[in-house]
Amino acid sequence: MFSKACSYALRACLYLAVHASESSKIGVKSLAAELNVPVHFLGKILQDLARQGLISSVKGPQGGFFLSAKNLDQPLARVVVSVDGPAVFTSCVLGFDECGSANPCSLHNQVFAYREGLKRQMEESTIGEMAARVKRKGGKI
Amino acid sequence: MFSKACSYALRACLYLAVHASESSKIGVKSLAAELNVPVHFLGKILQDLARQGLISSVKGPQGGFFLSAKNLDQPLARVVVSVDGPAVFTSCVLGFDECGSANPCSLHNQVFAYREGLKRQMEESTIGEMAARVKRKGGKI
DNA sequence: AGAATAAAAGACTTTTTAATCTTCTATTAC
DNA sequence: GTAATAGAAGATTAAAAAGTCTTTTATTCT
Repeated sequence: MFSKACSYALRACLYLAVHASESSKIGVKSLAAELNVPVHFLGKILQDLARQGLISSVKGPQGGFFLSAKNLDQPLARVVVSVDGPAVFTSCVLGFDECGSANPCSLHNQVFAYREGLKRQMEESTIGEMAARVKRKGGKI
Repeated sequence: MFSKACSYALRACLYLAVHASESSKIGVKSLAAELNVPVHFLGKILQDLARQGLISSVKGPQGGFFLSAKNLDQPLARVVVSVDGPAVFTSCVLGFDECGSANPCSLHNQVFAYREGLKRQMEESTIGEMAARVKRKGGKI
């Protein structure tokens, strides 16, 4: 479905949204330990996300990662697209470059609705909203 | 979504279902040319499918690949699972090994319905049915 | 039987993704 | 201003997926 990098990115964002704040940042090392993912690989992913403006970071002592109000307001889809590229939600199941309702592949109509539903779902829920839901109802991060 | 091998497998099955028969088999070489995919890679995939009993093959002159009545009656999902493994339709978006309604990840409920819909769709349509639809309504293979 | 055909099988190479390791730079605290 | 901290950046390695190449085996036709 998504690449490992993308899953790690989503988990990191959700974890930061739930557990970090500007006044209580989290470093890669402890974040990687919490999520149980490779430290340096996570580091690279976080740096990409920071460059995209999807998460915030501060260097030096007491530094680390956290999500600003603006970060929290970004849709999950932006994280996914930022890591796996814009094709994740739209690429053809049979691998055709051009596949849409105009010139569909033979499985397009069978698959389209579900893909589109997933896409919209992730475009319409923000990191902050999901984090709030996790706080209320739980769910593994 | 699916691996390239899996897309090639689906396309090969559909193409054979539409254009081949026991009395008019198609060889890897021409099949690869028709689908515009690498010959030897396709060959390996077809051999796997044949071993799984999802397609039929005959060696020697006038030999090649085709789908028996039994082959045509297999669901698309079997091809997908045979190539990409049983986890394709069920693996957790966040990468957790154990993720289900009992012990869900934080995105499980957002994603489950769509994944499940896609899975059922592919479990309920057979190669033969899809091929018949292509013959009636068209669609790229 | 022998030659030609075409799939089966397996070794091998390339590319992509995942993961690691090292060095550099910015920030804070003293 | 110096030392410690922690992210940024880049080079490097490992594993998996994709693709290639060669040899073997089964089948058919003459």
